[in-house]
Amino acid sequence: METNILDRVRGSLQDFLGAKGLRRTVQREAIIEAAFGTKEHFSAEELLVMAKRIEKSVSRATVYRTLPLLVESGLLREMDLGTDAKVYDPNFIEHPTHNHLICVDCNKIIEFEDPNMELLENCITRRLGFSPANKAVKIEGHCDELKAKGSCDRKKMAKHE
Amino acid sequence: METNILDRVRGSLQDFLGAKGLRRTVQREAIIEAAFGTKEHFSAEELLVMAKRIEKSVSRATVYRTLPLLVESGLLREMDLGTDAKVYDPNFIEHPTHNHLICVDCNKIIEFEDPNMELLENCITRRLGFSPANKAVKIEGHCDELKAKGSCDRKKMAKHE
DNA sequence: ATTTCTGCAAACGATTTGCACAGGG
DNA sequence: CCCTGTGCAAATCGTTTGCAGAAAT
Repeated sequence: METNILDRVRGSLQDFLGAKGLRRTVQREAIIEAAFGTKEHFSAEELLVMAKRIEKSVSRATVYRTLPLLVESGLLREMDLGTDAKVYDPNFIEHPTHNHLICVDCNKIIEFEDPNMELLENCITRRLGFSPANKAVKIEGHCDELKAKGSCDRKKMAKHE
Repeated sequence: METNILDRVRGSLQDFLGAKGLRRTVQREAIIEAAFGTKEHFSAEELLVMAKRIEKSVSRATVYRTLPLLVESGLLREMDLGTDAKVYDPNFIEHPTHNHLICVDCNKIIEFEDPNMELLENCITRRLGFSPANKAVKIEGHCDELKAKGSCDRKKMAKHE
């Protein structure tokens, strides 16, 4: 049983806002509540919808203005998965080194962590004369189960397509 | 001394166009000539400029219509480096497994290959029940030389900023 | 009281698309 | 000749921004 994530986020954010001299507003609270109330990746538009459910007054502009703050503060990670819109991942607080495997067949995203990967990345980076900062591994693959059976669990659960 | 890349590309493309029942046009030729006449990454807009130098009649629309063909055919790789516009990398023909290290300080992009990385990616992917297709590693780091000396070779050579 | 935040709607920039004509097979 | 490819300009879509009023400190 671990500490409530939302609480931890709220704490970090308070520090962040404080350090930057930024103000606490109902809109920012709602956006944060929405962003870390899910484990799913989301787009700015999706976040807007989720935040609006918590606080009707949240506007698209505020979402777009708040997202960079959360990214800059390290709470949220911006990713580009090749889709039209940018995607945000709220799971980096809990799993700071996780990576992504994307199924080409069902578009599902599987998150994974691997200490060897982490180690190897650091080695390579240092060997090249750099100090590692952000690392992103994106692997695309075909689902073996789907290939074998013609369907897979993830496919069945898929929302779209 | 290896085979001329442009020739190889022209060959692959001929196959590709043929297989798809697509036609050979001066505009497509020029775009391909431009795309593989450089080792630098480029945006659609930059490719347009380069292609126009070869064949004035090339238009923006045709560039945008041709790029997906090249990506689909596996000749060109589309990457998202966090910039506004998508970036294309012509070096995957020669180095199919290369990855990218981006200097946070000078924005320079260093390409690197590593067999261990390749191996590890495949292991992880299989362990998760997938067959690896595309793999992209993007590492951001700080330049050690810059930190130590206040400047670095790449910084000096940088075009912008 | 002062300064930051906000929503709105207009602006923006990259990419896509409908159309009528050009040109490859 | 037929059908695909093209340039042009308008349309689209995600994201950003100027502004006047609202809210936080």
